[in-house]
Amino acid sequence: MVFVQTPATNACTHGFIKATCNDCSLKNLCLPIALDIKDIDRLDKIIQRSRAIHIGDHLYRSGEQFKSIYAVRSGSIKTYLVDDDGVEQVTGFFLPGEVLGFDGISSETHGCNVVALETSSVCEIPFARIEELSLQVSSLQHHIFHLMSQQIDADNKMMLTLSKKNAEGRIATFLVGLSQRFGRRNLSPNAMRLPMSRMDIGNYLGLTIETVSRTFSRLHKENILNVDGREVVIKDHARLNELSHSH
Amino acid sequence: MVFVQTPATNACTHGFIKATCNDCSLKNLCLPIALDIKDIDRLDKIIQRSRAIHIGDHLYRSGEQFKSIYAVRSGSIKTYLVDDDGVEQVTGFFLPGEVLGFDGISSETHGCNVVALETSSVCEIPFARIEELSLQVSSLQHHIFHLMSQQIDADNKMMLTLSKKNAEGRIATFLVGLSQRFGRRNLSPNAMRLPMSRMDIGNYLGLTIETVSRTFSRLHKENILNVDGREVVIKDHARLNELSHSH
DNA sequence: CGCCCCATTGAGACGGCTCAACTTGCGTGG
DNA sequence: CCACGCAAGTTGAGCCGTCTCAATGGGGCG
Repeated sequence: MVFVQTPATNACTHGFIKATCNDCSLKNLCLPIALDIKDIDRLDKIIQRSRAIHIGDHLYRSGEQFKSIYAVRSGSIKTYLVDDDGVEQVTGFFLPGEVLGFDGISSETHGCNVVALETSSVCEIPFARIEELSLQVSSLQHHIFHLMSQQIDADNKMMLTLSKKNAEGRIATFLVGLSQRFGRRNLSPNAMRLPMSRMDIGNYLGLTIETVSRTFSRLHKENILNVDGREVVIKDHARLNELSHSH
Repeated sequence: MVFVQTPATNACTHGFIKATCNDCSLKNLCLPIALDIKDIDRLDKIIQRSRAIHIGDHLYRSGEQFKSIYAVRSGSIKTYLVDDDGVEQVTGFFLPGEVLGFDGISSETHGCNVVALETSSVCEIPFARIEELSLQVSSLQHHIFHLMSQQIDADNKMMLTLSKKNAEGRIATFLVGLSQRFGRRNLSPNAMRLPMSRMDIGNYLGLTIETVSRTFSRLHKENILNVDGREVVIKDHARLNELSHSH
């Protein structure tokens, strides 16, 4: 998509190129308020633009050594963990501009699996280098804290969704959240193509695919959504918001 | 309980006093591998030993400005968040030696509420000071990352529990986890007094108090537990572990 | 002592799961 | 180019686990 750091035209440096960095999926990582041009340069130097990954490719798996965090540049990514007895739990979906991989710092090995839902590209950021640089650039340190805290907040909200909401509330909450994230990327918050299967949605929300399917159908019938496979159009944001609080 | 930093006999300094620091509830925060005596001293200086708090007292509430993180020294603490429509979700329980408050760094205001389940004491650690010191002490920075990552891992596991397990599996998982945390403090992992009500347990696990109660009764009947109000004795760890994977 | 909160236990209702059949879209190979 | 197989999604019927509602028991505190 937006290539931020080919050696020749290193983005995140100056003028119109900085504007490119602004549009870059990394903006949430490399654009913290106080990171000045020089520091952005230093950050750029430690970021590895990794190869594109294809649907089903794993960025890393549970048990592998923790080395890097990743920023999604294009495509979409799913994280999931596997219980001792093989039960899988999808723990998150990551879209362009979002940063993942903060699990596993504690145990030095990753606690979850990360797989591409479609052809995607990511920036790999070796965590040891981030830590070094964070010692010198306080705003970067703060931003990493910020991102991890965001993850914790999101996880807590997810706990509420799983613990307190019925199927309709979960699906509505899920769609409202996706819509907001699409909006943040300056895409339409109304019409979106879901990058994940019904299976993934159900797994994530603690529902069977049948219930997911039935709920989509009902919301369609009630003229809140248009659903055609993975294409979703939100026709009534207000009612969807209401439903996201049900039960 | 263990007072680590009265000005006169400042713990975490040397010799047998360092052993006190080792037993101190803060050990998980102030005992990272590489934090040498001098640095522990510097950490000690920014820690505020706050007053004791009593059952029902709030450490902070959702919406208040984010200022500090807290280490539990004695007692027990509950965190919960409140939805727009007033639905409460207990998001965690914190026991001596555990650190809380990593929510809300992102928004600068706390996202959840923190309340004492019994008379407790905590160490308050102003986050701005932690950030400053982390810039100078890399092992401290790493440890904060570590703690936050641990929280993320725990939250993800909780998502699996809420999403995939039935009542028995949730209760069993909950008890196994508590048992391990009691064990870590060198308390018996078999006999414990639950610091929280059935209401809190149910809310945390996405169950009604009736279901919690019934499940405890069943586990008692099956000779896996002895339950008498908040007193729980685990009689069959193996079977409890099995059950923690049910559904 | 008596009140109130918490916990326990029972009976019935209901939401989501299970099982099963059918549809649709897509890639593969004849 | 069509036939076929396979994966993903949709829809229906019946079942089961948990919730709801209600009554009762017990322990702590004023």
